[in-house]
Amino acid sequence: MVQEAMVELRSQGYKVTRSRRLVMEVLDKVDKPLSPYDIQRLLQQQGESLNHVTIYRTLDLLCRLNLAHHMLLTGGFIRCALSHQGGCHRFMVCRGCGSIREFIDDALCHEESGITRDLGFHTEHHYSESLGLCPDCYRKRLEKDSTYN
Amino acid sequence: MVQEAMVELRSQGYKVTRSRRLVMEVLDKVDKPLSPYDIQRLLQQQGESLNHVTIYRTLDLLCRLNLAHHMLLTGGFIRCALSHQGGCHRFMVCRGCGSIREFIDDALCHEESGITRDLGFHTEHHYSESLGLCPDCYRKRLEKDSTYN
DNA sequence: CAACTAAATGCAACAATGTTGCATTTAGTT
DNA sequence: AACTAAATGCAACATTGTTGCATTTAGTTG
Ligand SMILES: [Mn+2]
Ligand SMILES: [Mn+2]
Ligand SMILES: [Zn+2]
Ligand SMILES: [Zn+2]
Repeated sequence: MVQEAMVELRSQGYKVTRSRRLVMEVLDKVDKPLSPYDIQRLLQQQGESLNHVTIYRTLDLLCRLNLAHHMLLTGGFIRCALSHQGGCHRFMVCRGCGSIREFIDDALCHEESGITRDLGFHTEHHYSESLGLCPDCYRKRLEKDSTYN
Repeated sequence: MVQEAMVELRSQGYKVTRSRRLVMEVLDKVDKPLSPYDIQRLLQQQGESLNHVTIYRTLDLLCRLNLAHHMLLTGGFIRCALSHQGGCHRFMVCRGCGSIREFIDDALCHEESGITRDLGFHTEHHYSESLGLCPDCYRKRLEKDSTYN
């Protein structure tokens, strides 16, 4: 919810402003990675105008507070879905609908750290994106395939 | 080696050109992620001039052939170090010196796929970057720390 | 509630990065 | 040496990202 993010902002000493609420609302609603200019365009369409500089600065802040994430394979920003303890970020990215789901798995981090340690590397945290199909898109794909069989 | 990459180019029906050799040479030499314009600047410094459009097109091609990779946390391009069977890409990124080392681990992929499958997701391949310290930087860090103790 | 102030925003100007169409050049072939 | 598809360069353009500074505003204080 946007509400909780605003509480987090305030508790960290940042002001709750129109810009910050609007950006969070768009990210919440869309649930796909959005670039700063994407966000500006979407807001425009709903009659709200925000300077792109403000959007950049807002996204910077949201990411610093782990209220949003910068997706790397796809390049946009999404709403953070988990409460963050460690610094490891893992995502499933659906190549069908573009939706993204965040997850955490300590055992996996542990295994990955072990592998890199064996190669002499001292890992502090991980970033990973798994590319594939979400349940919906997988089902649709199966249906479509069976149509032609 | 650049030589092998050129052989690969030719065997795939692409021409071996000055641009392609130069871009590969820079990537080989530097071993850190370089942006297209980084590459242009480095070449400039050694008296070689390449149009930035050509560099973009060259990097596109090298990536399509898995002769280079586009790094996501850091944003630049690096030389591919492994022969690619599957589509999974994993890297260790040193936050000390910026160097990058590529690795592959089937067991890890298997585990990660299992975790996402339990969440209803059908994973096709993975991309991950482990952030930490390479052996050299880790050693240096230890030495520096002991200086002040 | 009115005054106050540090923080946030907007604006303008700029810098960097990335894309497209088309004329020219060139690698590899005949 | 001639040929040709592929690659390059160039120009023009589009998009994305950054900085300094004047103005506005959220949250606080009296
Ligand atoms: Mn998160
Ligand atoms: Mn590789
Ligand atoms: Zn989907
Ligand atoms: Zn290092």
